[in-house]
Amino acid sequence: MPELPDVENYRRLLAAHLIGSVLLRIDVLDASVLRNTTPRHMEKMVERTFRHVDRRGKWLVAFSDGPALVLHFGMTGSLLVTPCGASRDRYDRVVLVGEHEEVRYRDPRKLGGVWLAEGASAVDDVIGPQGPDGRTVSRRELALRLGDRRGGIKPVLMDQRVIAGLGNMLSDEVLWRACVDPTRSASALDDHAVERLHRSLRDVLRRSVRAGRIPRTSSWLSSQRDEDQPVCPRCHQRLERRTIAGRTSLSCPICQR
DNA sequence: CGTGTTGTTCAGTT
DNA sequence: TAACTGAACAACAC
Repeated sequence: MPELPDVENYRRLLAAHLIGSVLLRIDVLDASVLRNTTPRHMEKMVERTFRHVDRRGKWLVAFSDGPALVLHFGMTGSLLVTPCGASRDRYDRVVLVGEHEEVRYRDPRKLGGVWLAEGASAVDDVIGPQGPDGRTVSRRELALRLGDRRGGIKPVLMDQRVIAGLGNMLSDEVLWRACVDPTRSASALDDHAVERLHRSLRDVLRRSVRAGRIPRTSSWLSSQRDEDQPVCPRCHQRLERRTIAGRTSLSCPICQR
């Protein structure tokens, strides 16, 4: 379920387990997740040492003393660390083998992928235009960027060119906490609504990053995501489920007017 | 055999 | 131009 908090967690995983150690081997178990490279080309990473791991929105970039490894997780991708030689999962697609541990890129549905980039501008080319990170964007910049857009606030929040890192669930959570209707026009929000959105964005991301994912505890909208009869954790009225921008949206018709 | 799913991209349309 | 819609990608659960 990779949105910004999950990817930030993967970044920390890589930083803790990969940085400073030499990559002994790369096992490409399914070459179809390689997007701009080949198993053979990936061999360039072997015997390289990772120096730094960067997260840009939902993208992860592992810089080494050679090429950079660029990862995206799609809807079902994940990263995990195991001891070397532990039994493999059928959805492990690429395994980075270090001296003592393996880092596995796992993705059942393969909507994510792995890229190789030589140089900073190659990294930018892979990732494409991205707005400021949702975790650090200032209220002023948020206001400016929302004011520029003509669409509805929810699709705008999910647009990575506007703010990087938010997906469907986080957007719902942020809008619910800020008491903003997802169908309202982004540019029509007044200063007070933008301020609520900004505070909500920061709170939701800070807490989610701390938890490593969006919490599903009872005070979060996401706790109701899979319920047949979802109820607002704040006012206890029935939540509304509808399709916005092609995705299932959950909101409270009472709180988010 | 339908439907739905946390992301992104593209073609076609408004 | 900007923005919207639906389909596609792949795999599985129900």
